[in-house]
Parts: sequence; C-alpha cells; structure tokens
Amino acid sequence: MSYQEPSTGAQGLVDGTSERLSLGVAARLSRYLQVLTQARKMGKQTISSHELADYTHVNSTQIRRDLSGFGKFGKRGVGYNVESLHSQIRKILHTSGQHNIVLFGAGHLGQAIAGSAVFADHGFRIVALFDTDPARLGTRVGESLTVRAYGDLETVIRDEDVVVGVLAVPTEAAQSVADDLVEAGVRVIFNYSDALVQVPPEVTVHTSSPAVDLLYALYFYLT
Amino acid sequence: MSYQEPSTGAQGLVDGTSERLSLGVAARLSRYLQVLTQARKMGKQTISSHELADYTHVNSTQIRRDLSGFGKFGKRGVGYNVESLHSQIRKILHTSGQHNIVLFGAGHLGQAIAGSAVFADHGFRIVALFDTDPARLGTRVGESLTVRAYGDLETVIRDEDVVVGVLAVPTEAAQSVADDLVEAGVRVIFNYSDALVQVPPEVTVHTSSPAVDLLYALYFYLT
DNA sequence: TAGATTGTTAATCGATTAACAATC
DNA sequence: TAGATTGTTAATCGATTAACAATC
Repeated sequence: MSYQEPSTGAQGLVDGTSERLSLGVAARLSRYLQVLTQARKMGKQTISSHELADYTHVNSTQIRRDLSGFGKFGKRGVGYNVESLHSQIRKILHTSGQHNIVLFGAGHLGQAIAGSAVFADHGFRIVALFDTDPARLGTRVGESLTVRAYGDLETVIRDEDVVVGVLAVPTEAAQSVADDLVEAGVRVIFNYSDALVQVPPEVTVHTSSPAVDLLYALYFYLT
Repeated sequence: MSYQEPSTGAQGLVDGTSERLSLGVAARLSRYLQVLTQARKMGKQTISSHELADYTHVNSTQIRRDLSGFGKFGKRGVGYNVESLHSQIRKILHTSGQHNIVLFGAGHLGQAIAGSAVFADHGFRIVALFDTDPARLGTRVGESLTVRAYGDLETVIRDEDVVVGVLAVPTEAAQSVADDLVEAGVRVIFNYSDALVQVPPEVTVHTSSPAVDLLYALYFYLT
C-alpha cells in the first residue's frame, strides 16, 4: 500500500510531516482506538490482533498490516501493549490534544451526550451546552455544564476556540442551528438529528445514523 | 464501513432469488435509503446522484454504479424519482417489512431513542422498553411505550418475534444484559454503550460510536 | 436545441487472504 | 522448548474513480 512508503515519486515533499492517511485507514485506526480506550479502562495489559478483530469486525491481518505501516508496535507471541498502542494511534491520528466542542439541545439526547464519557475519552471537551427553551436556561446538566442562552454562541466559539458543533436538536431546528454555527466559524458539524443539513463546501457535516447501521446489520441477518 | 460478515455456515445457497449483496454495497444502499427517507419527508420529487453524493459522502459515480446494478432507475438529465428509488432500495435490502426490537434502559439515552423517528422510519418497531430500576417501572415513555420489568424479557422476545435488542444501558450493565438477550434468542445486538460486549459467534454486535466518527471527521479537518 | 445527468467502460487503487519466517 | 502471534510478501478479488457516450 502506498501510504506505508515514503513517497518515491517526483513530488515527494516528505519534510517531517506525515502524509495524509487514506480514508479507510483513518476510519479503521479510529475504531482500534475506541477498543483500546475501553480495554485500557478494563485494565487489560495486552491485546492481540485477533481480539481487536473480534471487536472491530476488521480482519486481523488487515489490522497487523495497518499498524505495521507506522512501526513495530507488537510483540510476537504476545500481542500489542494496550497503553502504548493507544498512544501511538492517537499520535498517528493527530488527536493527542484537546478539542473544544459545543453542544446544542438540552433534551434527552443532549443530556445523554453531555453525561457520556465517550467524548471525554477521545479528547473532546464540551465547553458549552445551548438551548433555545428559556425554561431550561441555567439548568445544571452532567458534571459541569449549565444550559446557556443561544445568544452567547458567537462569544463562546471565539473565546474557547471551538472547532466542532454537535447538534442534538429536533429535526426541524437542525438547519438553522447549523447555519448559525457556520456563521460563527465552526468547520465540523456533528448532526444527531435526521435532518439533511446543507452547508458550504468548506464545512463538513457528519450525520450519525444508528438506524442505518442497524438496517445494514439486519440485511446480513435476513439473508 | 469495513465489516466482516457473520459466519454463515452452510447456508449460502443462491436459489434463484437475488444474490447476497457485498458488504460495501449493502452499507451504501442503507445510507442512500436514509437520505431518500428524509428527502421524501421534505416533499422532494427527484434527486440526482450528485445530491446523494453531497449528503452521503459517497462518490457520485459509485452511486450510479451501485444503482445501475439493479436496474435503470434514473432518468438522464433529470435524476432519480425519490419515491420510487426509496421503494426499490427497500426491496433490494429486504427491509420492506416490519421488524420488532426491544430497548433496554429508560434513562436519557433510552428515552431519546424511544422518542426518535429514526427506527420507525426504517421499519423497526420498538415493542418493549425494559429497565431494572423499580422506580421507573410503569412510566410512560414516548408515544406508546411503558417501562416494563426485566423479568418479562423472555416472554416478550418469544411472543413478539424479536430479532434485535438495543442497549441503552450504562457501560457496566451492557455485558450482562447482552448475555440475557442471547440466552433469550436475540441474534442482533445494537450496543449504544461503550462497553466491549462479548457474544457467541452466531450473534452480531454493533457498537455505535459517535465519538469514533467524530475523531475520524476531525482527522481530515486537522490535516 | 442546450444543458444536465445517467449508465457504462477501462484503469487504478485498496482490501482481503494464505502463507510463513521471525521471535517472544 | 512448544505454542502463540507478529510482521511481511505475493496473489487475488472487489471497490473506486475518471471519462464520456447516450439520452432525457
């Protein structure tokens, strides 16, 4: 695979900065990382490519191949050290740092997200939670969040250097919140509603569709 | 994305009906379907492969190629009819019918799921919502659900012909609920917790990892 | 018509797998 | 040592893409 090699062609500007990962590799590394994060919490010391394969549904040879492209992280006959593989992958994905995100919607979904460790586990810090419902303003949610007024949006995004906005709002509200986020300078939007959100080309929208995954899983059960 | 087929044993007979889709095709069709479902709700009549590409992040040529494998659904110069493409894909995915699912956990996440249209949109009917907390028993959730006692589990699964169990429980509880589901005969588990759930080979677990998707999206933003 | 968009081909790229030496 | 598991190669299969003719 080409991403393993330092580029041999004429353009090769391999000046210390690594090349961009292919989409598939980046996606798979993210999934390995998720498993490693949990394994670490469970106090697991080492993990084999076969165990990783069981949890991620990625072929074990593929996993070893992906990892060996970046170094010799494993120990033959033993497996990979959970702790060190975890930090290696974080380095590869450039996500060793903290990233600030803002969350919209303090309903059930918003509160579930705010209370979850998933984002924190991966270096995302929720710096603010917004809601348009005045009745919810000032309400305490999760460990350290208080519902804020929508009007503070631009200030928070600028002051806290926010790059990601998470939408946990009703479908009807998603587009308008997205517009405001784009306006305020956010470049990645994570959409938990099922709205089809439209944004300018420089902005990325990820729509999380649990039912789609389920549909897909079910196809293989039904056939 | 990349996903290993559950082991199928001796089944693979292509008995004149359609062949099994490849993993990639099934995954992509599911995503087209999600967009079409929304487009239909918005009253859109036709949709082009480029519009589908914008929303799904799948290459437009790929989309046309995927679809043309099953028939000539589009009209040159116009695009695809939303309504008819929607029903074609449902047919291809064998998900035109209704499927019964059970939901575990009546906390914020469980209530968010119960109140969402995502599952209903794709033909999944939540037939029961369980929780171990006695204080929540009998509580009304969403339109038509009442929190039931964990003890009713086996009866419900047998009587309602449930094939999918959805876990919206705390991480610590996930494995034990999964064990009970497997015991009761469920073959597809959808895990919203971040636990690493272990199941026998004939059972499929899908772990939904929003933060993983985000990590992945962010990689392309940061590089 | 003119512009748009599908359907399809051919070339390229990435994923998967078997196999196995190295080595813990 | 014996068993396990990584790292790696090579071959194959399937997915992806650019390009463009067909045609609405």
